[in-house]
Amino acid sequence: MVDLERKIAPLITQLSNRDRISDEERKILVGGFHGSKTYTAGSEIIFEGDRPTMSQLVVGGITGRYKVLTAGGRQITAVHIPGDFMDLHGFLLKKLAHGVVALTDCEVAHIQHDNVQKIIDSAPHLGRMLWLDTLIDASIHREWLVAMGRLPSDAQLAHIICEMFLRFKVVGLTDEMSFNFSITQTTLADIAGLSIVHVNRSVQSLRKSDLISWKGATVEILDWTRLSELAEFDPTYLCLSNEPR
Amino acid sequence: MVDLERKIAPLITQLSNRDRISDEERKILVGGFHGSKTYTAGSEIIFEGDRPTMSQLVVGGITGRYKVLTAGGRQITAVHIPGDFMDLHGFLLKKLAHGVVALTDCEVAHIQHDNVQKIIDSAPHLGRMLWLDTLIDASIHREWLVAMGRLPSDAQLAHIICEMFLRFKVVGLTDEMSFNFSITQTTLADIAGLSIVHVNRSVQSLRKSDLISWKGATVEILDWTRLSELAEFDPTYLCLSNEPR
DNA sequence: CGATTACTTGAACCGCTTCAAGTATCGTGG
DNA sequence: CCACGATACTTGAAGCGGTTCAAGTAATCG
Repeated sequence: MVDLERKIAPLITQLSNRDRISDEERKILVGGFHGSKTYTAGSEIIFEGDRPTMSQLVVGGITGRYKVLTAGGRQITAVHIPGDFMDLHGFLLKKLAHGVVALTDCEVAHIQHDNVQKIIDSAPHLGRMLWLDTLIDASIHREWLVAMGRLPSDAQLAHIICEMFLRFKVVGLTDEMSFNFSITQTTLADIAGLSIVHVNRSVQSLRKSDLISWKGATVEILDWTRLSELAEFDPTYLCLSNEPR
Repeated sequence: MVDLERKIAPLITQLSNRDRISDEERKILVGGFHGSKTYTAGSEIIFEGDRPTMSQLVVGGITGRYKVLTAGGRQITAVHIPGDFMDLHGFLLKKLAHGVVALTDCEVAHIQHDNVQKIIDSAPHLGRMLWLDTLIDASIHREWLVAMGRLPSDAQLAHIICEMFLRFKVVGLTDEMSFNFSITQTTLADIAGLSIVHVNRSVQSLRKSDLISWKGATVEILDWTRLSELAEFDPTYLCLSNEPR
């Protein structure tokens, strides 16, 4: 499965960014996966209330964890890019409280929970790295709570852009200071917990301040210093240091 | 250490609520702890940027994970009650992005990271239960994001009350439909990401609707059905089912 | 080229914040 | 046991940030 190995590469890259992953570990991890599937933008990958027997890894495109409310509003609680698990927590939580939707056309690889267990048993350090993966997920949630609760809308969007830039950079999907972030402003509104109209105005405010350019799917950061200051962005929470864990 | 065993009891209760914990496992877990410490309300237990070599468990009182912003605002991202770890994620994240403060007078027990590792090695199922503990923490974050992003303020507060009631109930700290929740409205505002004034008015709105009574430290839920409907509260995310994990 | 989707703009409105004051409540010392 | 200070809670009023409604314009795609 040379093909699958290539698809899993972003995950290996992410883990290698946080601690050394041996060749042996890489082989064990790749061996746990057993196929992939593609989805078109807008399609449901996981439904609220599902009890999956496998976990799914984004290998291309962008997906989002979300919940819909009775009034019709949607809140996205996580954005997954290549190398991110969308439901590794399902391994132990069993029943999922949120759904996952394809925010762009995307491709997803599968790993059975049985295989996750085997990996933990046979390669304890790799098991810890999978735990770490879910801890970073949680760490991002916490930072979103801070940004959502206490930052004005333009700073909140700036925070999202700073974070996504660094996360894309880790998996080698940035080009200088720009990256391909092909989500609509409607989706961005559901991430930020704001209205579409206000997201539009806030993005324009960032543009007018010469902090970013956002044309079509391409986001370019024009002034990282001022953008990250506005967002009060401290990348500690992304856990980007390489050390024994 | 009969005393320490008694103090760890809420943690055992929490875990036992999600899966069977054997006597052997209980002994191993208790044996990992090595002492406790008390804090007065308002004192810092963990500082942002710390690199702890142990994790801390609340055994009495309430603590809160938080971050302070330059404008002076504070956002609380998690509330910990007896039986909750406040920084088990520090075991693998190493550097903590948020501080932890005592929201009431409280007592905390300590477990060295070395001992966490020993527990995982010697009792794999117990190790998974610790992982699960951090996954539930993350699951709560996600639900807070939804409530914060898409619910009006009274419904958001209702959601917090529903959640706290069930979490207190799990560790046996409820009495009929009421529980001791001795936090100030200022703290509640920092949890909800709202202003103190508006929290006050929203609490009064819940009172006027005969959904709750909140006198001093005692919160009583007068109408669970209507309160949980207002909050769109679905307890799935608290992972309260007992099953093999 | 026409239909659909995404983005943009204006204007009225409302939920929440801020400022400012006043009233309970609680702990503590005289 | 009361006086007093501190803290928590409550209320009113003005203002602002963000929403909603309603169009209109620009992309995108068959």
